[in-house]
Amino acid sequence: MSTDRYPFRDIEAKWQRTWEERKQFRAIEDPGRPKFYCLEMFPYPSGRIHMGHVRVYAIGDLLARYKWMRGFNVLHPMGWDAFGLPAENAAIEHGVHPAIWTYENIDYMRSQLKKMGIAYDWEREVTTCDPAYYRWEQLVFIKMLERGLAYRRRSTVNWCPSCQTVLANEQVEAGRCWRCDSEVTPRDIEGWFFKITAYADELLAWCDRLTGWPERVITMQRNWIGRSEGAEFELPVAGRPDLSVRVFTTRPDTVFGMTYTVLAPEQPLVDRLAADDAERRAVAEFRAQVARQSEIERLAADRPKRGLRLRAQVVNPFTGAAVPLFIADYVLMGYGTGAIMAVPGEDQRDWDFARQHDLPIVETVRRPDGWDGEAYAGDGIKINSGFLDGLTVADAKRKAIDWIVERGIGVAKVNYRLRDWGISRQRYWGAPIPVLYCEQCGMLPEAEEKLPVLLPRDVQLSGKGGSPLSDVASFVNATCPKCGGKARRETDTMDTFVESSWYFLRYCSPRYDRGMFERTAAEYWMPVDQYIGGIEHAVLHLLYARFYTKVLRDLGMVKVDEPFTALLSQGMVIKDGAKMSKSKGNVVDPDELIHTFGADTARLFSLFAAPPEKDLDWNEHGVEGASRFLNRVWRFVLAHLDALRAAPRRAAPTTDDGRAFRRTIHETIRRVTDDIEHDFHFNTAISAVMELVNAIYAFESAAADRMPAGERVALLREAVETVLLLLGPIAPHVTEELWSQLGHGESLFAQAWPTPDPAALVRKEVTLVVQVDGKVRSRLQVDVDAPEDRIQRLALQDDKVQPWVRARAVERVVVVANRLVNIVTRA
RNA sequence: GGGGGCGUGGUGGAAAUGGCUAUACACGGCGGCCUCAAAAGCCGCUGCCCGCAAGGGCGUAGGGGUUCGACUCCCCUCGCCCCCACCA
Repeated sequence: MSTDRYPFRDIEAKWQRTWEERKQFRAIEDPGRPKFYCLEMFPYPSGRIHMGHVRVYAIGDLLARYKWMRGFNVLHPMGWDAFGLPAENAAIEHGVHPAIWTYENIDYMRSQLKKMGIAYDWEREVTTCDPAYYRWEQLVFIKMLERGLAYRRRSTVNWCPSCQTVLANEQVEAGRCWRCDSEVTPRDIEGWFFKITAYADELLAWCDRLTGWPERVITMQRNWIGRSEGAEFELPVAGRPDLSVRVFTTRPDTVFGMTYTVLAPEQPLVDRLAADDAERRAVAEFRAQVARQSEIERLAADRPKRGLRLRAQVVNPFTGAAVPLFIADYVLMGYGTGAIMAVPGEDQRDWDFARQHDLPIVETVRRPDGWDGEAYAGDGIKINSGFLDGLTVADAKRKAIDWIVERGIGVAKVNYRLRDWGISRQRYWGAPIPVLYCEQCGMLPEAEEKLPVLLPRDVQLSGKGGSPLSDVASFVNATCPKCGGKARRETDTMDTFVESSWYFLRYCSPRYDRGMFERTAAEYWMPVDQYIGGIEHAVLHLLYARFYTKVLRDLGMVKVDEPFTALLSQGMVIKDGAKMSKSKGNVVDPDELIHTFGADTARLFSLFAAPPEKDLDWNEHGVEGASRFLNRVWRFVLAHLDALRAAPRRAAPTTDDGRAFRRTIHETIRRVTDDIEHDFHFNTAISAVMELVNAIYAFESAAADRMPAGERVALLREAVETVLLLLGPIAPHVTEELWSQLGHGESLFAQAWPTPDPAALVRKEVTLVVQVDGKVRSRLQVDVDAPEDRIQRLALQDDKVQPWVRARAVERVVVVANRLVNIVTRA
């Protein structure tokens, strides 16, 4: 451990105080200046910040400060995603009210972020559990209800037995709860949904236009929406003119290969198809059996498929043949029509089931030569398919759909994997859903002038059985806004992902009290120019926020189609090969880190150790290296402070060494700027600054007797100030302090970002690599843009090249301007 | 099963568009200076093999290809990671 560190604690406290007093990072709308909205995903106030937060906020702050220096009017706000289950669980465990727990956590975490020196406009802080915040989403809920975009229905939902609440599809990961990892069970329940499927097409289409997003996030959203094209049509039930089974298929071309049909066990039609009491009993038992298997079991694709054959049969409309009808656990009620035509020849699942139940298999696509697989899902020529024979799969699909449509038995159909967003939560700490149930008038929204529907303070939290709000009589008992009679309030609360679907809009005018946000402010700041957050939200928050923004647009509230122009998905923070977590005991505490090394070092290391999109391997030695580097900068400036202060700010070197050094300075500016602008590779930007600092040390010790003292010190000043400017957004406190010590009255962050001086970058000579047959044999100093024939001659005459070409015939010479010469020989 | 990505020293990672001696920068290691000693700092060396050296050969998971030239492009194999998943 070093004993000789620069006084980072004093410096950091001083500049944090100064910036706050100056209100330096306040954002004010100014239509005369280009804006830049820089946003990091806001945190859940869990108690303390962790290293993942340090990383994401260091990235965001770098970009925000950089854009300030580039002359943008920057909005860089922070807030709290303050509703959610941990607050409620803490209340159950420790008897603290969720509000108290949450606000205490916010206070502590705010102080932590302030100690990091992140340049937020704290006057725009937003807290989502504040009624002044959630009242507006209650208003939008009512508007969505009016338009059918919010609706209530009974359905089978994902139930987390540990969290005692419903989860949206997006919140279930491989059959487990995204938050607590408990196994999710199906449950039949009434609840509220947002009709995100109405936007499936648009959400998908816009994926192509989100060019500032990482490809992998776009791919994940596309897959999640899961569009598939096909046909939906009726299969008459044999001998039952009143009944038919409607099926969806993406392969209408394979209909001649349908050898049986399957319904999901829960399909309502099954009840009407059962022939007698005995069959009804068998169905009931089968359903019970399926219901008993957990979600995890159901997801194991390789387990045997269970089925029950009904006595009814359906008729293949293409062939007129009757085929058997099953209910089976491999068909899902939630997708398509909950019924399929089974084509074992071309679908592996159907093939497996057919083999297990001894059903015939018909091939309708000619197999490629050498094919020895089971079901064949590839392209080919149709066979055994009546009027489709000889066509390609694609042509046969079209023709089969035409046939279906002409006969009026079905339609071409697009299905999505995306399901409506279930937003009901049977928990306390969330925004109340502003709906009432009147004994006379039925379900209806709360009157707009009565909003917000306040979350009551006094509530008993046990963590067991039903919505806690249903026990609060003063909340539940209300009067009907229509008839004034007795009414009961909805006791479910909204999914907390609803709050995070619009907080970026609230930041535009956080204290506005006549609406969700002030229109002019939102029009100025939106969309978010750069959004930064973890990949774990690729299909959760990021999809919901896109949907919600489109809803607000269609309600006439915003003009933008998409909320986030560019997205940076940062990787996780890893230590000893595993994600940092309390259970693994590999957590690094940011408080401790900042206390020992300072915020600047913490920030520098998290930006230097890996490019932002990759996982970052935490390494104590690496942190010390970052600290060492800042000390090295500090020491140099202080050691030469008087001379530097007295020197001119810009150097005009007259010596070769001086010009070379100045070129290094300006090449560093170019490299750092490119790294930030081009692909956010801050790690290489930092390494370029490190190289410049190394060059400064080398120059200082070597240049003394090679040039006039005035030239030397002017160059050093230009170099040092360039380092401070380039390093400012990364390590703001120490650079601001040194900047001020150099005699500047104005903040470093009020300076313009440096631009390379073209004159300094000019080279008279370049070094060419000389290769013989692709192997480097020599180097050549030549004038820039020397004529090719001269380069060829010099290369061939070179002493080191000669032995390699003497015994061989030169076949050709490749000259790449200002790069290399390659002499190609023949034996 | 479907989709996406990755594989470079002892370690984290460089090399945008194929070419400015592959491994910058940092960590770790080794050596030196400073010191009574240490810490801190400063200066060197640090892919592998052969060689006293000059120098040469090999080297970006493995194999093949395209090219004057491949970490980079194409094909195959192996390994790892992420997302989705009986979605018909």
